[in-house]
Amino acid sequence: MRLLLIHSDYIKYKTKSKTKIAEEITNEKKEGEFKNSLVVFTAVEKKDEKNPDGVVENAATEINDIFSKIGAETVVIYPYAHLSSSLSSPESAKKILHDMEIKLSSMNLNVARVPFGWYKSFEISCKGHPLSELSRTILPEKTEKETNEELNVQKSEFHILNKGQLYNVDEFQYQTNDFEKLVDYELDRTKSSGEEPPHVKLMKEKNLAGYEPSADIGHLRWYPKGRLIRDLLADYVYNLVTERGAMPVETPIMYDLQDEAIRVHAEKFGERQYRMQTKSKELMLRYACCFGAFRILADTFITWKNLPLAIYELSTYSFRLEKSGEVVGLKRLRGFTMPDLHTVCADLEQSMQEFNNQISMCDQTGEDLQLNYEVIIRVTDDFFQENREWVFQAASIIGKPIILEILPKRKHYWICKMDFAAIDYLGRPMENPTIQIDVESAERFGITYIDSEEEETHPIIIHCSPTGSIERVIGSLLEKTAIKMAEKLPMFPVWLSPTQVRVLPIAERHLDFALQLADDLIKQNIRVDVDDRPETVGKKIRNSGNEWVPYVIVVGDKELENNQLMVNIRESNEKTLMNSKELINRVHHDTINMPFRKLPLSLKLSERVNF
RNA sequence: GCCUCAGUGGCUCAGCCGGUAGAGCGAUGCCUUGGUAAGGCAUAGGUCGGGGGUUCGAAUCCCCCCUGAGGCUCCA
Repeated sequence: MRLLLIHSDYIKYKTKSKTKIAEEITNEKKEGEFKNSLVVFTAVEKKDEKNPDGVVENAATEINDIFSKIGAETVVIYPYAHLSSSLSSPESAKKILHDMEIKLSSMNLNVARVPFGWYKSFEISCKGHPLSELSRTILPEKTEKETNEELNVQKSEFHILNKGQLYNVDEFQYQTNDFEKLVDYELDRTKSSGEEPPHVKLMKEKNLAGYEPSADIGHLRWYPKGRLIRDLLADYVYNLVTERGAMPVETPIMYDLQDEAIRVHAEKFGERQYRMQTKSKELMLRYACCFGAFRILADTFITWKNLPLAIYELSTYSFRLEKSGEVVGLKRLRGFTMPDLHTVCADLEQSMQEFNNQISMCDQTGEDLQLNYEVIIRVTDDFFQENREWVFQAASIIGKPIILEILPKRKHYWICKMDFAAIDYLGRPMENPTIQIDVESAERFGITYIDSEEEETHPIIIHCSPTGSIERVIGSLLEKTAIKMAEKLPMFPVWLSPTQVRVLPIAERHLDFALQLADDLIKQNIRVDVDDRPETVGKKIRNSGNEWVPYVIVVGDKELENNQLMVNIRESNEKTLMNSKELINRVHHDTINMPFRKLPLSLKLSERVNF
């Protein structure tokens, strides 16, 4: 429907002659005049016929909105076919215009309607203020907001699930602060304190990452130390999933919206995507690896013997056009890196088994990253009724109380989902790992496998991000240090610390010894550097503290003589005497089974650049 | 996206009822050659986020834009 709205001093019309499609009218409607009126020239279009009630509803809402702003006395609906080149049938148009009149009257507006299907003369005087001339295109679909409101009418139920028992969220005895905070957040009870999350300052201060004003909002630049941590985390997830049988792939970051499945999947995401137009195509930037993974799986010949089958990709990058006011630090970005695992399962039963395995995998990442996750399992009501025992069993793998959300109806593509969240300094969750059972996408993307009956069947697909986005992991680690700052010196886990061991020569004559020691440690796959700057020991100690270096060795005359090293251990804030062998063992013990990369910075601090 | 606040050397910030840009850290140079969280002295470094306006004169007042923070909203 097309509308042209004119706020007029007056409008006068007079019917001249009938057309074939004219409506029957009484004599008094043959002419008319309306003072101070909002004249709504209206053309009803073909596509309005699909949902006449919807278009009437949306048009009335829009007209009422404008009417209330300009202070006119009357709304005059004036049929005006010339606004559109794709008109509806005259019968539909009459009905819709008539319904609009009734709808607007029911909103307590003074409404008049000019007859349909007559040749008319008219005279109008436009007031000429900024809102006096407006045009609108009204679509029959419900607006996104209304759709959301409707869905939200049906509220989820929240329970606490602990040791096979359900508890009321208000009566449960909370043992930990973090868990209570997640419950508060889910129930919309979190009070905001108005502070900046500390990780934003820390990421800049520690030379990990910074904002890039010349890019779009929410795209970061990464300095060498930050890049190193990202790479280590990428290696970590790669090992984690490939050890469990997943096969790494890499897929494009942009997709053609002419592809039906991709378009439908993308439409669901609505406004929040980057789009670009080339000469011949409209492309979107991926917001996850799903597109590429699904296309690969759709083109792969799979049989029941191959299942479950998992492919893995680290999405550097995924793009989401988050609203500008929502983008913050490492927590919410427009360009981010997400490990994305897609597992094809034969049926629901297999997907639930696999889900169990992935719970353990996600739980493991909390341990390896030294992060505390609080957990929520979300299920549709249907799924819960049929798989109650399994849900309780899945919850028990976590080994502590979790939240259970039961959604009355399936809103999205998943029927069961588990989210793991670290709690930040301000008591708000940072969503990290997630697992979802997807029952929709296989069909939409044409993914099939041959089952044991030799039938082509659509599988169930599990989406899983074992750590959540790499940026959020780093953000969570920084938030954790801020929380613990009061009781403990802040630091990263040793395997993620850019410098693991720093050697501080006291005077120039100790430098060769320091370099030799560093070299020995480097050969043992330890990231070492040497603070060779002509500064006092006190200052070098202070600097190494600011850089959160886990082990700092001061070498002077004593060390040159007796081969014993005085090691400052950040973890315990103690000084301990040990030899280099013991130090190497200790670092190896700290980083056991974790990935290693060399330090991509110059060995001597005197040669380093400050970012 | 909306509302509120902010943007001054590489970093943290002062100056802001208009009158020639300041400090600390960092950097550089010299002195100090040292034992566990800032040794001393000196030097360099700023189109005061960008653009426009008011004014004899703008970091300071006004308008627009960009970037950031908080809140609202949102996160498939």
